[in-house]
Parts: sequence; structure tokens; C-alpha cells
Amino acid sequence: MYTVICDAVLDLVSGGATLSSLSLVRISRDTGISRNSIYRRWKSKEQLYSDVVKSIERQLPDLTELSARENLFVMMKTFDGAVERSKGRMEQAIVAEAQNFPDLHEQYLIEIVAPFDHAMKLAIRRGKETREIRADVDENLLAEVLVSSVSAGMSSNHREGQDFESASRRIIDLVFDGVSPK
Amino acid sequence: MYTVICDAVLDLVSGGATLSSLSLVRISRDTGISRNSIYRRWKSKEQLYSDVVKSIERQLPDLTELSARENLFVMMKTFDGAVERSKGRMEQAIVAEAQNFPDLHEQYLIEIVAPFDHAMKLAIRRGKETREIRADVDENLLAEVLVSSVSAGMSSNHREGQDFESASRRIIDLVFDGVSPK
DNA sequence: ATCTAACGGAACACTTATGTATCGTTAAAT
DNA sequence: ATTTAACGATACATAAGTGTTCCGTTAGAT
Repeated sequence: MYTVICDAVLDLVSGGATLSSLSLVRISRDTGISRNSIYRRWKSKEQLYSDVVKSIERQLPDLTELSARENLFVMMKTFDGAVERSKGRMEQAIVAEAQNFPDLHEQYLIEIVAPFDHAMKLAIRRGKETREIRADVDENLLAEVLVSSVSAGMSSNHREGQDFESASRRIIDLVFDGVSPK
Repeated sequence: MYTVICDAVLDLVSGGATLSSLSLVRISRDTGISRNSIYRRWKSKEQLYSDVVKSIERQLPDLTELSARENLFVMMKTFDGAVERSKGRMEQAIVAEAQNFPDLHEQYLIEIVAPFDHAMKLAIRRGKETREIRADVDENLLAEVLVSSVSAGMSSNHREGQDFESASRRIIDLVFDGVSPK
């Protein structure tokens, strides 16, 4: 039942439901699990959401001996591929309603964002060691630019599924090469 | 009354309210305007939101004879300065609930996003003419990277107010100069 | 001064969600 | 085979919002 409910929440949120407007009645109807059982398992909607967040942990990829561009591409692909679109939507919903669910947002930052952020900066630092990235580049800024570009492209609906990979590569190339003449 | 209601909606959304969860009862209480009058003016919440969107039109800056970096900086500043944070939150809410308010989202794309996007690409094209930006750079991609980086920094709460300007400049510099050695 | 349009207050029926409680059933463990 | 824990169905009181209606009041235009 546990995973059934969590997946249903991901689907509903992915389908446009808001964390605050999503009701247990709806979840109960969608899953076929009685509202009663849900109340027995979770004392509140927040606690249910908390378990949903735990269910979307990504396993971060190890750094390869490939180029820095390739490593960062793999990281961005991990951040949100077309495969696990529902997870991305959930995260989007959490950020959008951070003020309504502060504890949930904090949990999200600690369990999801921070590890990914750490891995991202590790990949950047590796790129500096191999001289593929200049030493004076701000790691935080670079990571933020890359991640936000990808997540924005994910939420803007004019870019769908298969374009994701090429878009990520082009973003990486743009940021690596810069736009001014050399 | 018109502007009072619209401003109240902006404030409420800015305070964390969701478009779907925000109630006319709440708006009525907050403004002191009777729920009755609101119903007389707008037939539905969607139509009210539509007028709210119309109220957040930005007047786009003219291109100056300054550098491309400076022009783009002014554009990004227009997109969302710390001053008009409530507008940014409203746009964030519209995007987050695009599936629940498709008409509103479309209106937002046409009236807000498209003109800004057009002006942004104009600034980029100007930069190409002055040889500050390489001719082979994808205008759409560059605009998307810049805008998404700024809007992401706006929604992530670890960057507040006065940092906005310097962050925008640093993002522009990063993208212009690139991160790989020259 | 009077007319009129716009407003506020209150009430209405209806819908949806919350949280709790009771009771019967089912399935798994021993 | 019997116990037991988990589940489903139903009902309940409570709360909040929707959309509409009726009525009294008020401010501005003429």
C-alpha cells in the first residue's frame, strides 16, 4: 500500500494537482484504498508528503574518467530525465509551495537538493583539476546556472521528452564555450 | 475596487497562496470588499486572475547604445527586480498550475512571456551585430539560460534582494566568457 | 432634491474535504 | 482451525467555499 499511495501522489501532482489542494479523498478514490486506511497509516497530509519525498531519492552517479562536459551531462540527466518526469513535477510543487509546507521544503533541501548539489560541485571541481574548467570559475554559480536551465526547460512545456538530452548538451556547450568571440 | 482586488491577489499569491486554493472568501476578507461585489464584477475566479495578469504587464526598456552585457542586464533586471517581487511570484504560480488554468497560462505566455522573449532576442541580435556575441550562438538557448537562471535564483530563497543585481551580472559574465580555458 | 447604480449584509442550498468512530470482512500467521 | 491485525464500508459532526438571491444603504450624477 505504501508505494501505491506514494506513486499515486506523484501521478496526481504530475497531473497538475497542488500540494495544498490535493485531498485525501481524491487519493483514496484514485488508488482504491480506503480513506480510513490512509488515516491509519499517516496522521496528516504533511507526513504522507514526507514519505513521498523519501521515495524520490535519486541514486547519484559516480564520476567517470570522461570529460567534464560528459560528467556534468550525466549529472543533469540524473537531475531529471524524461523517464522520471513525475519526480521533477513533485519537486517543482514543493518549491512552489515552500511557504505552505516549510518542513517539507526543508526536508527536500536536505535530502534531495543538498546531495545533488554536492555531487554537482564535485564534478565541477574535478573539471578544474583536469584544466577543462578555469580555476577562477564560481562553482556555485556554474552549478546553479546549469541546474536551473535544465529544470526550467523541463517545466516549460515547449520542450518535450527526447529533446531533453540534446538541450542539455547544448546548454553545457554554451556555458563552456561562452558566447563572446574568442 | 479593481486595482485593490488585483493587488490583494498579488499579495496573497506572493504570501504563498495557490491559484486553486485561494478563495474568494479570503480575498473578500483581506480587501474588506464584499464577496457579493466581487461576484458582480467577475463571473469566475479565472476571469479575475485574467485581469490580475493584465495588471502585471511590464514596460520593456529600450535598447541603449551600451554594451550587450549591459543591455541584457537591464533586460534581466526588468524581468524581475526585488522591487516587484509579487509579480514574479504570480508568474511562478501560473506556471506551476498551468494544467489547472490552461487559458490563464496561455494568456500569460502571449501577454507577458512573448514580448519579453522578443525583446530579449532583440538585445542578443544587437550583440551579434556589434560582434560582442558570436554569430553562431543559438538566440533561443541563450535567452532561456539567462532567464531561467535569474528566475531560479528568485525562487530559491537563499538569494535575497540586493544580491540580485550582482548575481545577474555574474551570470552574464559567466555565460559570456565561458568556463573553459581560452 | 431626487434618482440610480453600486455596494454591503445576511441568508440560502449545495459541494467538498477533514477527522473520528463503529462494524463487518478478509487474509495471514501460529 | 483459531486468533489477530489490517482493511473496506458507512456514518457522523465539523469546517470552508461556491454561486445565487433578497434587501437595505449610500454616494454621485443630473
